[in-house]
Formats: sequence, structure tokens, C-alpha cells
Amino acid sequence: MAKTLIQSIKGTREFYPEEMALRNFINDKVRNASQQFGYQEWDAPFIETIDLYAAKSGEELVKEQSFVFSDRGGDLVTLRPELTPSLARMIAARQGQLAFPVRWWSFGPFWRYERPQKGRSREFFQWNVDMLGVNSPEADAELVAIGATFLKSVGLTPDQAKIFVNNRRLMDAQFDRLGIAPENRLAVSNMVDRRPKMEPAKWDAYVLDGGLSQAQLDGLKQVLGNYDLWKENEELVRLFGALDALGVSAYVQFDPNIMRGLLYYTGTVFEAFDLTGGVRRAILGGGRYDNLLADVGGDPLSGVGFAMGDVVIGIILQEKGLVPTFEPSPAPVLVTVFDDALWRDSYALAAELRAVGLAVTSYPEPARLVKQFKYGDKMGMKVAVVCGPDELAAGKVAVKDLRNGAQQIVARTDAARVIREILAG
RNA sequence: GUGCCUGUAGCUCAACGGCAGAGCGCCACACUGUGGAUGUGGAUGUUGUGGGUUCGAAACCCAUCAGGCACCCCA
Repeated sequence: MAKTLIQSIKGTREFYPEEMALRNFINDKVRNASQQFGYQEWDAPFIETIDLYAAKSGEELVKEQSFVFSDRGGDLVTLRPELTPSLARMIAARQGQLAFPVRWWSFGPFWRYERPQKGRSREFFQWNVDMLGVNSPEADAELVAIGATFLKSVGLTPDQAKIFVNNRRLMDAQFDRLGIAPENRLAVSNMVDRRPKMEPAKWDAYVLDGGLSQAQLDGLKQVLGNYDLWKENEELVRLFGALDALGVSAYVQFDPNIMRGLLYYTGTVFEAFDLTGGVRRAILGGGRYDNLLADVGGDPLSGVGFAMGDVVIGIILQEKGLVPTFEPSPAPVLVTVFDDALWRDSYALAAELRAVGLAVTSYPEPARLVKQFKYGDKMGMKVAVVCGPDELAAGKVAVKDLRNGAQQIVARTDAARVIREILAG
């Protein structure tokens, strides 16, 4: 009775086999892209003390958007809302012994206590990729290239998804030029972030209301519309040169509107968007950070990295039909069970076929063959094997190609070979 | 955390104050040694949950839970 089922927790997702297939598909593509570039897989605890996040992340993340509870000893623990603080700690703990540059990637679960909606759940998976110990535009380019490689590998074209790149130091210089005080950079960055969501006239008023002069507003709009601005910045020139060499230029574009807020990033920033919908959905985002280890007590170390949640990309892949067809049964072969007298022979046959490397499902009880074939059909199995009284007496089995209905009676010892031929064809 | 919209059969939805229905799916049979097709028949509901209004509630009101949209946030 559906009415009496206890509900799953708000904002969590249940993975039925077909959804698990999508999750595994994303996981596979993430792993491939990471390992192609030589990154090592790693992970951190799923629960951490609240102190780990309080140091760096800011109040809102911990106070409002994390699952926090006290354990039986009375300590406050947090379901990790992000990976970076754990990364910082683990790097700092072995700072003297790691081979830099460290290239690490991870794909695991995270929790944020937010109001769920489409593309945002309270429990999700996130792909993290980081390179630490080198500060160069070429290193930044490598991270962007990994993101681009992933987008390409799942079948998204540069028309459908693109990574937009900016540089915080470049923007800071522009802000300085406009007479915007350093302490107002964050506020202005937030204004820029909000711009796509507002009507132009309203945004103008909002910015003027926020303390900028008309001249500053005009200058700001000029900066945000200047897509050649990168040519004035040596870091970005080198970055785009490296991206060209890496062969991913089609997926990358300079955009002075990319801010990714926060005091967090110090140089290159980038963000990938789905370009096909009405609203640009962020697929992944990242950038360069210089102060990663300071907060956890390590020596200064520069790094660059990005993160991608599984929810938005999963929706996009489904919308675009880029998810491979779901195969309900991992085993393509069904061994039917004829009747009570013969189930033992069917089970033995199934075991023989497994012993030579075939993935085989056997029907778990004697039943009418109609029912068993229907089951095989629904489970997407490709071959059915029947071992009835006639076949058994002759030392043979019936092998049927479920896709076209063709059936052949073959010697039991030839069954595996015939099945392989059908599967290959 | 704020505002708005939506919850009816396994799924998609109808009924919009007066007997809770359709399509798809499911099950059975036609067809007890052969699936996908077709036909015939069949089962399935405390209308998310709890309260209230009413002669009468799936419908109206309140609360609550869940989902969606926008805000917020996007570490």
C-alpha cells in the first residue's frame, strides 16, 4: 500500500536501476576524463566536525545550508557540504611528502540543507578536480581542458555547452580603473552575477542604488561588453594559448561577466553553461585559489580546481537523449526451466555457461514457457535457452535468438559457442 | 529561510459540491513446448496526510508532508 510507505527524506533521490545507470554513466565519464589527464582518485570523510567549515566557508554555508547535528558524545558534526576544506587538511597534513603538482579527483556524495527544486537536491554527487602546487596559466588551462573533455565525452557539442573564462585580477584592475574601492569589489561582483536575471533598466537602477555613479555604471557596462578584454591580460593570453594547444578552444570562451563571486578565487575563474535552454544552467565551475592551506594551518600553496554536481548534468543529458539505452538485465542469456522434473538440468546448464564466462539468468522456478519468454523479453535479454525433455534425451538444447525469434537445436556442448555467435551478431 | 502553483489507480491525467473514471501498464484466457502483435475478460483507490465547513467534499477552508517555479544561495 503506497499510502502507508514511509517517505524518503525531503530532497533525497532514490536510484531505481534505470536511474542508477545514469549515475554510473556520469561516474564513468568523470573517471575517464580525470584519468586521461593523469589525475589520482581520492576521497575524504563524509562527516566532518563543524569547525572544519567554520574556518573558511563562511557562516551561511554552515549555519543555513548544511546538515549539522550532535553525535552521541555531544560534538557537532556536519554532513560535508563541499570537499575543499577536507582537501586542504589532507594536503596540509602531508605537505612535506607529496609529489607536487598534486593532481587529484574525486566523485562522491555531498549534502546541503537547501530548499529542493529541479536541478537542486539536498543529497547529490559532486565531481571535484584539483591541481595543487603550481601557479601558472597553463595549469589553469589543464583544468579547463578536463572540463571540456568531459563535456565532449558525454556528447555535448560546443553549441550546447561551453566553458566561460574570466580572471579576477583582470576584473579587479578594471574596478580600480573605474574608481571602485577594493572593499566594494565583492558587492559589485554580486551585482554582475545578478545581471542576467534582471531587466536592463532595473539592473541599472539596482547598481546606482548600490552606490555606483552613473559614470561608473557606464564604465562597468563597457567592461562587461568587451569580449576582447582578455587580450590585455598576460595570464589570459597564455591560458588561451594553452587551451588552443590542448585542442579544446571550441569549448572555451572569454566572458567578462563570469565572476563566481566570493573572496575565494584569486585568479582564473571559469564556469560551464548549458546554452540550449531559456535559462543558462551552470554545469560546473571553478578557478584558482591561493589561500587554500592558510586557514587550516599549512604553508601557502596555490591551487586550481573545479566542481560539477551530478544533478544538472543528469537532467541535461536526459533532455538531450545522450544517455545510453538502458539495458534492464546485465545478463543477456536466459535459461528457462521446463518443469519440476527438469529444473536441476536447467540450473546445471546455466552453471556450465557461467563457467565459460557468459552472464546468465535462470528462471527461478518452473513456469509456463510463455511466462518465461515474456520475462526475458521485458528484461531485454537477447538469447533464451530451453532444455526440455526432447532436448535432454538427445543431449541437445534449444537456443533462441530473442530479437528475431530464430531457434536452433544444438548439441549441449556447442551451446556456449552458438550463444556467443548470436550475441556477437 | 520567503512567496506562488500542484498532489486522484503502477504511470499520464479526467471528474471541479451530488454514484471516482479513461488511456497506457498489470493479470488471466484464446495459446499447458516458445516472447514482442491482436482479441476477450479481470484486478487495482481511506482522491498525500490530519482536521474543519456542508444534507453531501477529490473539489471549499486550515494545518501538515512532498514535488514544482521564482527569490535566496551556488561553498
